[in-house]
Amino acid sequence: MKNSRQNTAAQILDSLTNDIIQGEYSPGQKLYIKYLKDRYNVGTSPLREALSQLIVKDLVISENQRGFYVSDISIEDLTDIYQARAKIESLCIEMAIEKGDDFWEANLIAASHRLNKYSKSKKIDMGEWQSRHAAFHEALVVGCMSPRLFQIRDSLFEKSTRYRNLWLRENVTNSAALKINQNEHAALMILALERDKKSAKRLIEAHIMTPVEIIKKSLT
Amino acid sequence: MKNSRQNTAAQILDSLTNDIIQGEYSPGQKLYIKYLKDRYNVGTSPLREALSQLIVKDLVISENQRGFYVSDISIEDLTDIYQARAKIESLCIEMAIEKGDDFWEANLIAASHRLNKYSKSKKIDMGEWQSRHAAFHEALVVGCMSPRLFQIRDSLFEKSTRYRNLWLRENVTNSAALKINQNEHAALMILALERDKKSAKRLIEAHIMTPVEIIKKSLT
DNA sequence: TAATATTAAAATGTCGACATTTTATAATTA
DNA sequence: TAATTATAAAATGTCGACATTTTAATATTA
Repeated sequence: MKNSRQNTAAQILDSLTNDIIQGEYSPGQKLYIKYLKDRYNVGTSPLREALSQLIVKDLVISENQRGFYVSDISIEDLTDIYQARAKIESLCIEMAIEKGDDFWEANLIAASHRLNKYSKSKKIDMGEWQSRHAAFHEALVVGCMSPRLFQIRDSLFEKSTRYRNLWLRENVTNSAALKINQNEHAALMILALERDKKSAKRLIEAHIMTPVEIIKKSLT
Repeated sequence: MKNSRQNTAAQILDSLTNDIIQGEYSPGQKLYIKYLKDRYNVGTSPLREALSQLIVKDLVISENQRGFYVSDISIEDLTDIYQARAKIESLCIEMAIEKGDDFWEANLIAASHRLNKYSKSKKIDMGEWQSRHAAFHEALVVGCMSPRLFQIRDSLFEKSTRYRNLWLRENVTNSAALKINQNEHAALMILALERDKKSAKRLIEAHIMTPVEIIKKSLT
Protein backbone atom coordinates (compact mmCIF):
# COMPACT_ATOMS: atom_id res chain seq x y z
CA MET A 1 0.00 0.00 0.00
CA LYS A 2 2.64 2.52 -1.03
CA ASN A 3 0.35 4.92 -2.83
CA SER A 4 -3.06 6.07 -1.81
CA ARG A 5 -4.72 8.46 -4.17
CA GLN A 6 -4.39 11.07 -1.43
CA ASN A 7 -1.10 12.46 -0.28
CA THR A 8 -0.09 12.45 3.36
CA ALA A 9 -1.28 16.02 3.93
CA ALA A 10 -4.78 15.18 2.69
CA GLN A 11 -4.98 12.02 4.79
CA ILE A 12 -3.86 13.77 7.92
CA LEU A 13 -6.36 16.54 7.24
CA ASP A 14 -9.16 13.99 7.23
CA SER A 15 -7.97 12.39 10.45
CA LEU A 16 -7.48 15.66 12.25
CA THR A 17 -10.79 17.09 11.08
CA ASN A 18 -12.53 14.01 12.30
CA ASP A 19 -10.73 13.90 15.62
CA ILE A 20 -11.53 17.52 16.36
CA ILE A 21 -15.18 17.18 15.39
CA GLN A 22 -15.50 14.00 17.41
CA GLY A 23 -14.09 15.78 20.43
CA GLU A 24 -10.91 13.71 20.56
CA TYR A 25 -9.20 17.01 21.27
CA SER A 26 -10.82 19.52 23.59
CA PRO A 27 -11.67 23.08 22.64
CA GLY A 28 -8.71 25.34 23.25
CA GLN A 29 -6.31 22.42 23.59
CA LYS A 30 -2.81 22.99 22.36
CA LEU A 31 -1.77 20.85 19.44
CA TYR A 32 1.92 20.13 19.80
CA ILE A 33 3.66 19.45 16.52
CA LYS A 34 5.85 16.77 18.01
CA TYR A 35 2.94 14.97 19.63
CA LEU A 36 0.90 15.00 16.43
CA LYS A 37 3.86 13.80 14.38
CA ASP A 38 4.24 10.82 16.68
CA ARG A 39 0.55 10.11 16.90
CA TYR A 40 -0.17 10.16 13.18
CA ASN A 41 3.26 9.01 12.11
CA VAL A 42 4.03 11.81 9.70
CA GLY A 43 6.65 14.45 9.11
CA THR A 44 6.49 18.15 9.72
CA SER A 45 5.44 19.35 6.28
CA PRO A 46 2.23 17.43 5.61
CA LEU A 47 1.17 17.93 9.20
CA ARG A 48 1.56 21.68 9.05
CA GLU A 49 -0.17 21.78 5.69
CA ALA A 50 -3.15 20.02 7.21
CA LEU A 51 -3.17 22.35 10.20
CA SER A 52 -3.06 25.31 7.82
CA GLN A 53 -6.19 24.08 6.12
CA LEU A 54 -7.90 23.56 9.48
CA ILE A 55 -7.29 27.22 10.23
CA VAL A 56 -9.32 28.24 7.20
CA LYS A 57 -11.98 25.75 8.24
CA ASP A 58 -12.16 27.50 11.63
CA LEU A 59 -11.40 24.34 13.55
CA VAL A 60 -7.91 25.44 14.54
CA ILE A 61 -6.27 28.74 15.31
CA SER A 62 -2.60 29.61 15.35
CA GLU A 63 -0.42 32.28 16.85
CA ASN A 64 2.93 33.02 15.35
CA GLN A 65 5.71 31.22 17.22
CA ARG A 66 3.16 29.92 19.70
CA GLY A 67 1.74 27.05 17.80
CA PHE A 68 -1.66 25.64 17.00
CA TYR A 69 -4.75 25.30 19.18
CA VAL A 70 -8.13 23.69 18.74
CA SER A 71 -10.67 26.46 18.21
CA ASP A 72 -12.49 27.54 21.29
CA ILE A 73 -16.20 27.15 21.74
CA SER A 74 -18.75 29.43 23.32
CA ILE A 75 -22.45 29.85 23.72
CA GLU A 76 -22.33 32.83 21.38
CA ASP A 77 -20.57 30.83 18.70
CA LEU A 78 -22.91 27.88 19.16
CA THR A 79 -25.91 30.14 18.71
CA ASP A 80 -24.43 31.97 15.77
CA ILE A 81 -23.54 28.77 13.93
CA TYR A 82 -26.94 27.20 14.40
CA GLN A 83 -28.66 30.45 13.51
CA ALA A 84 -26.63 30.79 10.33
CA ARG A 85 -27.26 27.13 9.52
CA ALA A 86 -30.99 27.59 9.99
CA LYS A 87 -31.04 30.61 7.70
CA ILE A 88 -28.96 28.95 5.00
CA GLU A 89 -31.00 25.76 5.12
CA SER A 90 -34.13 27.86 4.92
CA LEU A 91 -32.76 29.69 1.92
CA CYS A 92 -31.84 26.45 0.16
CA ILE A 93 -35.29 25.01 0.74
CA GLU A 94 -36.93 28.15 -0.57
CA MET A 95 -34.90 27.93 -3.76
CA ALA A 96 -35.49 24.20 -4.02
CA ILE A 97 -39.23 24.72 -3.78
CA GLU A 98 -38.98 27.27 -6.57
CA LYS A 99 -36.82 25.14 -8.83
CA GLY A 100 -37.47 21.54 -7.80
CA ASP A 101 -38.85 19.20 -10.45
CA ASP A 102 -40.58 15.80 -10.44
CA PHE A 103 -37.33 13.99 -9.73
CA TRP A 104 -36.66 16.18 -6.73
CA GLU A 105 -40.13 15.37 -5.41
CA ALA A 106 -39.74 11.65 -6.00
CA ASN A 107 -36.32 11.56 -4.39
CA LEU A 108 -37.62 13.47 -1.39
CA ILE A 109 -40.49 11.06 -0.88
CA ALA A 110 -38.08 8.13 -1.08
CA ALA A 111 -35.65 9.63 1.42
CA SER A 112 -38.48 10.40 3.78
CA HIS A 113 -39.69 6.83 3.56
CA ARG A 114 -36.25 5.43 4.31
CA LEU A 115 -35.90 7.63 7.38
CA ASN A 116 -39.41 7.02 8.58
CA LYS A 117 -39.24 3.25 8.23
CA TYR A 118 -35.95 3.02 10.05
CA SER A 119 -37.09 5.28 12.87
CA LYS A 120 -39.87 2.82 13.65
CA SER A 121 -37.67 -0.27 13.62
CA LYS A 122 -36.90 -2.23 16.77
CA LYS A 123 -33.18 -1.89 17.02
CA ILE A 124 -31.79 1.43 15.90
CA ASP A 125 -28.14 1.93 15.09
CA MET A 126 -27.39 5.58 15.67
CA GLY A 127 -24.91 5.79 12.80
CA GLU A 128 -27.42 4.42 10.33
CA TRP A 129 -30.13 6.70 11.65
CA GLN A 130 -27.93 9.77 11.33
CA SER A 131 -27.03 8.76 7.81
CA ARG A 132 -30.69 8.49 6.78
CA HIS A 133 -31.50 11.67 8.63
CA ALA A 134 -28.79 13.59 6.80
CA ALA A 135 -29.93 12.08 3.50
CA PHE A 136 -33.46 13.29 4.10
CA HIS A 137 -32.40 16.85 4.80
CA GLU A 138 -30.14 16.81 1.79
CA ALA A 139 -33.02 15.60 -0.37
CA LEU A 140 -34.97 18.61 0.78
CA VAL A 141 -32.39 21.17 -0.27
CA VAL A 142 -30.81 19.43 -3.25
CA GLY A 143 -33.28 21.04 -5.59
CA CYS A 144 -31.79 24.46 -5.02
CA MET A 145 -28.99 23.62 -7.44
CA SER A 146 -26.28 25.86 -6.04
CA PRO A 147 -22.86 24.29 -5.44
CA ARG A 148 -21.70 27.28 -3.42
CA LEU A 149 -24.67 27.28 -1.11
CA PHE A 150 -24.19 23.55 -0.58
CA GLN A 151 -20.59 24.11 0.30
CA ILE A 152 -21.56 26.77 2.82
CA ARG A 153 -24.22 24.46 4.17
CA ASP A 154 -21.71 21.63 4.60
CA SER A 155 -19.14 23.73 6.36
CA LEU A 156 -21.72 25.06 8.80
CA PHE A 157 -23.01 21.56 9.37
CA GLU A 158 -19.50 20.39 10.17
CA LYS A 159 -19.07 23.14 12.72
CA SER A 160 -22.42 22.43 14.34
CA THR A 161 -21.67 18.72 14.46
CA ARG A 162 -18.72 19.49 16.67
CA TYR A 163 -21.00 21.15 19.19
CA ARG A 164 -23.53 18.36 19.01
CA ASN A 165 -20.86 15.75 19.58
CA LEU A 166 -19.46 17.59 22.56
CA TRP A 167 -22.92 17.36 24.01
CA LEU A 168 -23.38 13.71 23.04
CA ARG A 169 -20.14 12.85 24.82
CA GLU A 170 -21.84 13.69 28.07
CA ASN A 171 -25.17 12.22 27.10
CA VAL A 172 -24.44 8.94 25.41
CA THR A 173 -27.59 7.27 26.64
CA ASN A 174 -29.66 10.23 25.58
CA SER A 175 -29.15 9.49 21.92
CA ALA A 176 -32.83 8.82 21.45
CA ALA A 177 -33.39 12.54 22.01
CA LEU A 178 -32.08 13.06 18.51
CA LYS A 179 -35.31 11.86 17.01
CA ILE A 180 -37.72 13.71 19.24
CA ASN A 181 -39.00 15.74 16.37
CA GLN A 182 -39.68 12.88 14.02
CA ASN A 183 -43.06 14.20 12.97
CA GLU A 184 -41.49 17.47 11.91
CA HIS A 185 -39.75 15.61 9.13
CA ALA A 186 -43.02 14.38 7.71
CA ALA A 187 -44.44 17.88 7.94
CA LEU A 188 -41.42 19.33 6.18
CA MET A 189 -41.86 16.95 3.27
CA ILE A 190 -45.52 17.78 2.90
CA LEU A 191 -44.88 21.52 2.96
CA ALA A 192 -42.17 21.12 0.35
CA LEU A 193 -44.41 19.10 -1.94
CA GLU A 194 -47.20 21.61 -1.47
CA ARG A 195 -44.68 24.30 -2.41
CA ASP A 196 -45.55 26.23 0.70
CA LYS A 197 -42.33 28.23 0.98
CA LYS A 198 -43.29 30.39 3.90
CA SER A 199 -44.37 27.56 6.20
CA ALA A 200 -41.50 25.34 5.14
CA LYS A 201 -39.00 28.06 5.94
CA ARG A 202 -40.54 28.73 9.32
CA LEU A 203 -40.56 25.05 10.21
CA ILE A 204 -37.02 24.23 9.08
CA GLU A 205 -35.60 27.15 11.01
CA ALA A 206 -37.31 26.05 14.18
CA HIS A 207 -36.35 22.44 13.50
CA ILE A 208 -32.68 23.26 13.24
CA MET A 209 -32.70 25.54 16.27
CA THR A 210 -34.33 22.91 18.49
CA PRO A 211 -31.14 21.33 19.87
CA VAL A 212 -29.54 24.67 20.69
CA GLU A 213 -31.09 25.12 24.12
CA ILE A 214 -30.24 21.56 25.11
CA ILE A 215 -26.63 21.87 24.02
CA LYS A 216 -26.35 25.24 25.73
CA LYS A 217 -27.08 23.62 29.06
CA SER A 218 -24.26 21.12 28.78
CA LEU A 219 -21.84 23.97 28.00
CA THR A 220 -22.57 25.86 31.18
CA MET B 1 12.99 44.02 9.88
CA LYS B 2 13.61 40.51 11.15
CA ASN B 3 10.21 39.91 12.68
CA SER B 4 6.85 40.87 11.33
CA ARG B 5 3.95 39.90 13.47
CA GLN B 6 3.00 37.44 10.73
CA ASN B 7 5.06 34.43 9.84
CA THR B 8 6.21 33.78 6.30
CA ALA B 9 3.31 31.46 5.53
CA ALA B 10 0.75 34.12 6.44
CA GLN B 11 2.52 36.80 4.43
CA ILE B 12 2.80 34.62 1.38
CA LEU B 13 -0.88 33.73 1.73
CA ASP B 14 -1.79 37.40 1.55
CA SER B 15 0.39 37.99 -1.49
CA LEU B 16 -0.85 34.93 -3.34
CA THR B 17 -4.50 35.60 -2.52
CA ASN B 18 -4.11 39.11 -3.82
CA ASP B 19 -2.24 38.10 -6.94
CA ILE B 20 -4.84 35.50 -7.86
CA ILE B 21 -7.76 37.84 -7.25
CA GLN B 22 -6.08 40.62 -9.19
CA GLY B 23 -5.60 38.25 -12.10
CA GLU B 24 -1.82 38.21 -11.87
CA TYR B 25 -2.17 34.50 -12.51
CA SER B 26 -4.68 33.25 -15.04
CA PRO B 27 -7.45 30.77 -14.29
CA GLY B 28 -6.17 27.23 -14.68
CA GLN B 29 -2.54 28.32 -14.69
CA LYS B 30 -0.08 25.94 -13.15
CA LEU B 31 1.69 27.25 -10.09
CA TYR B 32 5.18 25.79 -10.08
CA ILE B 33 6.69 25.49 -6.64
CA LYS B 34 10.11 26.46 -7.83
CA TYR B 35 8.85 29.53 -9.66
CA LEU B 36 6.85 30.72 -6.67
CA LYS B 37 9.78 30.15 -4.33
CA ASP B 38 11.96 32.36 -6.50
CA ARG B 39 9.31 34.98 -7.05
CA TYR B 40 8.35 35.44 -3.42
CA ASN B 41 11.72 34.54 -2.00
CA VAL B 42 10.58 31.85 0.41
CA GLY B 43 11.25 28.22 1.16
CA THR B 44 9.11 25.20 0.44
CA SER B 45 7.26 24.89 3.73
CA PRO B 46 5.59 28.28 4.14
CA LEU B 47 4.77 28.34 0.45
CA ARG B 48 3.01 25.00 0.55
CA GLU B 49 1.20 25.99 3.72
CA ALA B 50 -0.15 29.07 1.96
CA LEU B 51 -1.17 27.04 -1.08
CA SER B 52 -2.93 24.59 1.22
CA GLN B 53 -5.01 27.39 2.64
CA LEU B 54 -5.83 28.67 -0.84
CA ILE B 55 -7.28 25.26 -1.65
CA VAL B 56 -9.80 25.64 1.16
CA LYS B 57 -10.54 29.14 -0.07
CA ASP B 58 -11.33 27.69 -3.51
CA LEU B 59 -8.77 29.85 -5.25
CA VAL B 60 -6.40 26.97 -5.93
CA ILE B 61 -6.81 23.29 -6.63
CA SER B 62 -4.25 20.52 -6.34
CA GLU B 63 -3.77 17.05 -7.71
CA ASN B 64 -1.54 14.62 -5.91
CA GLN B 65 1.92 14.54 -7.48
CA ARG B 66 0.78 16.96 -10.14
CA GLY B 67 1.00 20.20 -8.28
CA PHE B 68 -1.11 23.27 -7.79
CA TYR B 69 -3.26 25.20 -10.24
CA VAL B 70 -5.21 28.43 -10.09
CA SER B 71 -8.89 27.54 -9.86
CA ASP B 72 -10.72 27.55 -13.13
CA ILE B 73 -13.52 29.93 -13.94
CA SER B 74 -16.74 29.39 -15.82
CA ILE B 75 -20.00 31.08 -16.60
CA GLU B 76 -21.77 28.61 -14.34
CA ASP B 77 -19.46 29.38 -11.44
CA LEU B 78 -19.74 33.11 -12.04
CA THR B 79 -23.51 32.92 -11.94
CA ASP B 80 -23.56 30.65 -8.91
CA ILE B 81 -21.23 32.88 -6.92
CA TYR B 82 -23.13 36.06 -7.67
CA GLN B 83 -26.44 34.34 -7.04
CA ALA B 84 -25.25 33.02 -3.69
CA ARG B 85 -23.83 36.43 -2.84
CA ALA B 86 -27.12 38.10 -3.67
CA LYS B 87 -29.04 35.70 -1.47
CA ILE B 88 -26.64 36.00 1.45
CA GLU B 89 -26.57 39.77 1.24
CA SER B 90 -30.34 39.76 1.07
CA LEU B 91 -30.48 37.56 4.14
CA CYS B 92 -28.10 39.80 6.06
CA ILE B 93 -30.11 42.89 5.21
CA GLU B 94 -33.32 41.23 6.27
CA MET B 95 -31.83 40.37 9.64
CA ALA B 96 -30.26 43.82 9.94
CA ILE B 97 -33.63 45.46 9.35
CA GLU B 98 -35.09 43.27 12.07
CA LYS B 99 -32.32 43.91 14.59
CA GLY B 100 -30.77 47.24 13.59
CA ASP B 101 -30.87 50.03 16.18
CA ASP B 102 -30.41 53.81 16.10
CA PHE B 103 -26.66 53.50 15.73
CA TRP B 104 -27.04 51.22 12.76
CA GLU B 105 -29.33 53.77 11.15
CA ALA B 106 -27.00 56.67 11.87
CA ASN B 107 -23.98 54.82 10.58
CA LEU B 108 -25.84 53.84 7.44
CA ILE B 109 -26.83 57.43 6.72
CA ALA B 110 -23.24 58.54 7.23
CA ALA B 111 -21.82 55.87 4.92
CA SER B 112 -24.39 56.73 2.29
CA HIS B 113 -23.42 60.37 2.50
CA ARG B 114 -19.73 59.61 2.11
CA LEU B 115 -20.36 57.50 -0.97
CA ASN B 116 -22.82 59.93 -2.48
CA LYS B 117 -20.65 62.98 -2.02
CA TYR B 118 -17.61 61.30 -3.50
CA SER B 119 -19.55 59.98 -6.48
CA LYS B 120 -20.40 63.53 -7.44
CA SER B 121 -16.88 64.88 -7.12
CA LYS B 122 -14.88 65.99 -10.14
CA LYS B 123 -11.94 63.64 -10.04
CA ILE B 124 -12.74 60.14 -8.91
CA ASP B 125 -10.08 57.72 -7.76
CA MET B 126 -11.41 54.24 -8.37
CA GLY B 127 -9.75 52.80 -5.28
CA GLU B 128 -11.29 55.40 -3.03
CA TRP B 129 -14.68 54.97 -4.66
CA GLN B 130 -14.58 51.19 -4.21
CA SER B 131 -13.62 51.64 -0.59
CA ARG B 132 -16.60 53.92 0.10
CA HIS B 133 -18.87 51.67 -1.91
CA ALA B 134 -17.83 48.63 0.10
CA ALA B 135 -18.27 50.61 3.32
CA PHE B 136 -21.80 51.54 2.38
CA HIS B 137 -22.82 47.96 1.67
CA GLU B 138 -21.20 46.84 4.88
CA ALA B 139 -23.12 49.49 6.80
CA LEU B 140 -26.31 48.04 5.38
CA VAL B 141 -25.66 44.50 6.60
CA VAL B 142 -23.67 45.17 9.76
CA GLY B 143 -26.84 45.26 11.82
CA CYS B 144 -27.45 41.56 11.28
CA MET B 145 -24.89 40.79 13.99
CA SER B 146 -23.75 37.37 12.77
CA PRO B 147 -19.99 36.78 12.55
CA ARG B 148 -20.50 33.60 10.57
CA LEU B 149 -22.75 35.17 7.99
CA PHE B 150 -20.25 37.98 7.60
CA GLN B 151 -17.49 35.50 7.06
CA ILE B 152 -19.53 33.77 4.37
CA ARG B 153 -20.33 37.13 2.85
CA ASP B 154 -16.65 38.08 2.75
CA SER B 155 -15.51 34.85 1.17
CA LEU B 156 -18.15 35.11 -1.54
CA PHE B 157 -17.23 38.72 -2.13
CA GLU B 158 -13.61 37.73 -2.55
CA LYS B 159 -14.53 35.13 -5.14
CA SER B 160 -16.76 37.52 -7.05
CA THR B 161 -14.07 40.20 -6.99
CA ARG B 162 -11.85 37.87 -8.92
CA TYR B 163 -14.41 37.64 -11.69
CA ARG B 164 -14.98 41.38 -11.68
CA ASN B 165 -11.27 42.05 -11.91
CA LEU B 166 -10.84 39.66 -14.79
CA TRP B 167 -13.45 41.69 -16.57
CA LEU B 168 -11.90 45.03 -15.55
CA ARG B 169 -8.57 43.90 -16.97
CA GLU B 170 -10.13 44.05 -20.41
CA ASN B 171 -12.17 47.14 -19.70
CA VAL B 172 -9.92 49.50 -17.86
CA THR B 173 -11.50 52.60 -19.32
CA ASN B 174 -14.93 51.31 -18.54
CA SER B 175 -14.44 51.73 -14.82
CA ALA B 176 -17.17 54.36 -14.69
CA ALA B 177 -19.63 51.57 -15.43
CA LEU B 178 -19.17 50.50 -11.85
CA LYS B 179 -21.33 53.33 -10.61
CA ILE B 180 -24.14 53.09 -13.12
CA ASN B 181 -26.61 52.21 -10.43
CA GLN B 182 -25.79 55.04 -8.08
CA ASN B 183 -29.41 55.86 -7.40
CA GLU B 184 -30.03 52.29 -6.27
CA HIS B 185 -27.82 52.95 -3.30
CA ALA B 186 -29.97 55.82 -2.14
CA ALA B 187 -33.07 53.68 -2.61
CA LEU B 188 -31.52 50.87 -0.60
CA MET B 189 -30.85 53.16 2.29
CA ILE B 190 -34.36 54.53 2.31
CA LEU B 191 -35.91 51.07 2.20
CA ALA B 192 -33.68 49.96 5.06
CA LEU B 193 -34.63 52.96 7.18
CA GLU B 194 -38.29 52.39 6.39
CA ARG B 195 -37.79 48.78 7.50
CA ASP B 196 -39.27 47.55 4.26
CA LYS B 197 -37.70 44.11 4.23
CA LYS B 198 -39.42 42.77 1.16
CA SER B 199 -38.54 45.65 -1.13
CA ALA B 200 -35.03 45.96 0.25
CA LYS B 201 -34.40 42.27 -0.40
CA ARG B 202 -35.71 42.47 -3.93
CA LEU B 203 -33.61 45.50 -4.71
CA ILE B 204 -30.34 44.27 -3.23
CA GLU B 205 -30.60 40.99 -5.10
CA ALA B 206 -31.12 42.78 -8.38
CA HIS B 207 -28.38 45.26 -7.53
CA ILE B 208 -25.83 42.55 -6.95
CA MET B 209 -26.81 40.59 -10.02
CA THR B 210 -26.50 43.60 -12.32
CA PRO B 211 -22.85 43.11 -13.33
CA VAL B 212 -23.29 39.41 -14.10
CA GLU B 213 -24.49 39.81 -17.66
CA ILE B 214 -21.73 42.27 -18.47
CA ILE B 215 -19.02 40.04 -17.04
CA LYS B 216 -20.49 37.04 -18.83
CA LYS B 217 -19.87 38.68 -22.17
CA SER B 218 -16.20 39.19 -21.54
CA LEU B 219 -15.85 35.52 -20.64
CA THR B 220 -17.22 34.26 -23.93
C1' DT C 1 3.87 7.78 -40.73
C1' DA C 2 1.83 6.72 -36.38
C1' DA C 3 2.04 4.33 -32.23
C1' DT C 4 4.68 2.54 -28.61
C1' DA C 5 8.72 2.05 -25.74
C1' DT C 6 12.95 4.07 -23.63
C1' DT C 7 15.50 7.40 -21.60
C1' DA C 8 16.45 11.92 -19.54
C1' DA C 9 14.86 15.97 -17.25
C1' DA C 10 11.91 18.30 -14.26
C1' DA C 11 8.69 18.71 -10.48
C1' DT C 12 6.36 17.09 -6.41
C1' DG C 13 5.92 15.78 -1.65
C1' DT C 14 8.21 14.31 2.55
C1' DC C 15 11.78 14.31 5.84
C1' DG C 16 15.10 15.69 9.40
C1' DA C 17 18.14 19.47 10.76
C1' DC C 18 18.73 23.95 12.71
C1' DA C 19 18.27 28.78 14.07
C1' DT C 20 15.07 31.51 16.66
C1' DT C 21 11.58 32.19 19.94
C1' DT C 22 8.86 30.85 23.75
C1' DT C 23 8.15 28.57 28.01
C1' DA C 24 9.51 26.48 32.26
C1' DT C 25 12.80 26.26 36.04
C1' DA C 26 16.14 27.91 39.16
C1' DA C 27 18.63 31.73 41.19
C1' DT C 28 18.80 36.34 42.84
C1' DT C 29 17.24 40.34 44.93
C1' DA C 30 14.39 43.50 47.80
C1' DT D 1 7.73 35.83 50.87
C1' DA D 2 7.03 37.88 46.48
C1' DA D 3 8.89 39.79 42.49
C1' DT D 4 12.41 39.96 39.22
C1' DT D 5 16.24 38.19 36.64
C1' DA D 6 19.12 34.50 34.67
C1' DT D 7 19.45 29.99 32.78
C1' DA D 8 18.01 25.70 30.70
C1' DA D 9 14.68 23.14 28.13
C1' DA D 10 11.25 22.77 24.80
C1' DA D 11 8.69 24.11 20.75
C1' DT D 12 8.05 26.64 16.52
C1' DG D 13 8.86 27.83 11.76
C1' DT D 14 11.96 27.68 7.85
C1' DC D 15 15.24 25.63 4.94
C1' DG D 16 17.58 22.55 1.67
C1' DA D 17 18.14 17.67 0.51
C1' DC D 18 16.36 13.55 -1.52
C1' DA D 19 13.43 9.76 -3.04
C1' DT D 20 9.52 9.16 -6.01
C1' DT D 21 6.57 10.42 -9.63
C1' DT D 22 5.37 12.91 -13.66
C1' DT D 23 6.43 15.03 -17.91
C1' DA D 24 9.10 15.82 -22.01
C1' DA D 25 12.26 14.24 -25.51
C1' DT D 26 14.13 10.68 -28.14
C1' DA D 27 14.45 6.24 -30.10
C1' DT D 28 12.24 2.03 -31.71
C1' DT D 29 9.00 -0.70 -33.88
C1' DA D 30 5.08 -2.06 -36.94
